[in-house]
Amino acid sequence: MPITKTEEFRKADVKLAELAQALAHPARIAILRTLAGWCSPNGSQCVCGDIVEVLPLAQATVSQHLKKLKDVGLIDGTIDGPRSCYCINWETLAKAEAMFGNFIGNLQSNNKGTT
Amino acid sequence: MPITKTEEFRKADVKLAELAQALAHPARIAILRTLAGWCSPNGSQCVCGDIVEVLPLAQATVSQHLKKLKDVGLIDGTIDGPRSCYCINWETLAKAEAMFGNFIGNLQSNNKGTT
DNA sequence: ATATCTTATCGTAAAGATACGATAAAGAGA
DNA sequence: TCTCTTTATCGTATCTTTACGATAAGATAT
Repeated sequence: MPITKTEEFRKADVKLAELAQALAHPARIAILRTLAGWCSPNGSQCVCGDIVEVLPLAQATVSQHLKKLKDVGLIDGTIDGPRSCYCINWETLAKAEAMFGNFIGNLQSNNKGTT
Repeated sequence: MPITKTEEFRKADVKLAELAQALAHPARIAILRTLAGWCSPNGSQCVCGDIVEVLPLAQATVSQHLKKLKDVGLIDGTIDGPRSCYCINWETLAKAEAMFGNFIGNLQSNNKGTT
């Protein structure tokens, strides 16, 4: 028995749901906030294992959360010697904001439009 | 062993994650879209079991999805005789949009602000 | 080469999510 | 009253998520 029937839904709906899923854990929200206050235009290094220190989670768990954010493209990762540095992908983030905003906007205008 | 340590995160982060979780399934996205195009200012009845006909899911499953949306306050339900009618809670939806927008906006301004 | 540090991945355990059939409860209609 | 309709809930199966310890892989330093 199938657990999710994503094939039967609109592509845009699936995409939006995937994005929402990526944000559906406080740790990942916190990771994004941490990265935003860290890796910056001035060239200061992106965080790597420092994220682990900020979160109340084990290193392995944080690594999993980072992977999930990376999989949807919300963050990028680069290797710097023995450590990994992560940065927010501002482009994807802006796209996510637009998607979400458009979705709600359409809900509202569709509603007003009904006769 | 704990599955989620939500107690250890910021309240706002947990709240945003809960909202995202509610949107993290294409069926629930589709439900919101359906409701928006249906229950309207002109007094036309909100949808009830018609949602089941729109979705590729069994009645019991749709009921579960509706419950999840209701639990976070994104929709309201009223009983009309033998059937249940659901409507979007526009207030909560607007709040959700604001929360999400503020979150991303803060990420961006925090980033610019770093020296 | 050896030891050390950092991080991703593996293995595992438990809770949650998703899906459905069956059933119960409650109103409407015969 | 009895039946039919409608929907929520129960029971159940299965996949996913979350979490952690242990380990592997890669770079650096001694």
